[in-house]
Amino acid sequence: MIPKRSKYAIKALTALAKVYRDKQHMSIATIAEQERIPRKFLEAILLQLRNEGMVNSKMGANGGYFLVKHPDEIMLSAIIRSTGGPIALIPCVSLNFYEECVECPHEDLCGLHEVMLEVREASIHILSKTSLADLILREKKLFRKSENARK
Amino acid sequence: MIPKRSKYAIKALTALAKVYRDKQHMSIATIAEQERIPRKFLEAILLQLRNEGMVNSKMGANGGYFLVKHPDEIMLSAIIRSTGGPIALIPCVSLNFYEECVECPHEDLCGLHEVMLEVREASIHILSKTSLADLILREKKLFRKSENARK
DNA sequence: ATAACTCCTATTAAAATAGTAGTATATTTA
DNA sequence: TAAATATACTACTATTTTAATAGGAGTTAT
Repeated sequence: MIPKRSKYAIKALTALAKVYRDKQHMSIATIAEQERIPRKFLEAILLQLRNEGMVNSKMGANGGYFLVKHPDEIMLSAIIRSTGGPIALIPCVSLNFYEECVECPHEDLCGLHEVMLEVREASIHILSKTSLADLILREKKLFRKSENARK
Repeated sequence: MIPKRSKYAIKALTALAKVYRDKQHMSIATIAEQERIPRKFLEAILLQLRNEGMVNSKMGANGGYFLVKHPDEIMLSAIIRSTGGPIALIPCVSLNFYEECVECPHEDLCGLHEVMLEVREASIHILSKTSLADLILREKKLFRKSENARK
């Protein structure tokens, strides 16, 4: 599982993506309320994302956060990584949280290692082809679908 | 990430699978030493797997654990589940650790939910088609490959 | 009988996670 | 320039989970 901070980050950045035009910004408080994320926690998350260069901010009254890149270019895998969420199921196949298996004499000869690599690749494949823009598009489609179903 | 207990369980059951013929058994101490798993920890894990019906045991001197089913029929997904390892990346798409999103008004309209479902399906697809027998086969292939590479 | 096992309950240490508090600093606007 | 509204930053805390250990009771082969 990825930590809540990763999920909150995705939600918050999606909110920013929805107002992305000419670097339009939104305050922490607004995002927190809209996405129902604890305000102070979100503050910490956005600060981190800013230091990673994923977003930028404007201080002072009428300030807030905004995306640096186009929503098309921000992939879920990048957000998860920036917020410390591991995608792999075990450390010996993780790109960002790699740890050697103490009990495994030869990683390259381990069948489990090989399978877990495949799982990681499958997950990363999906997460790194899905952008914030895709998420928004998906939501629109889901909404239309549910509208049609009600008729 | 799945907990270490899940990885240990897979390793231990693979060891049992390797001696699976006519319900051949192995003691905790032997498995622990061979797979380099802390003995007392492994004891707890195997006990749980036994209570889940995944293995059986024989008490007393010359006793030990043995598989109840053929290694072909024991899938990695089942082992991970039995040992409490979540496969999904977020709780709202987890089969065994499902939790509603507090911040999500309608799960069915959530784009992230949809993507994470796809990731879960991709992971489960691999993990539930891979058996202990497959793991052993993979290891044999990897070994042969490395032997050939050395020539 | 005794050595070699599993069974079972309880406990503990460490780490990770989620979230909070409070103050300093920057910016707009009236 | 003062007030209001934001972010920046540091530090802290509570809770939960994980990994692992301790120790004795019960079981069986020899």
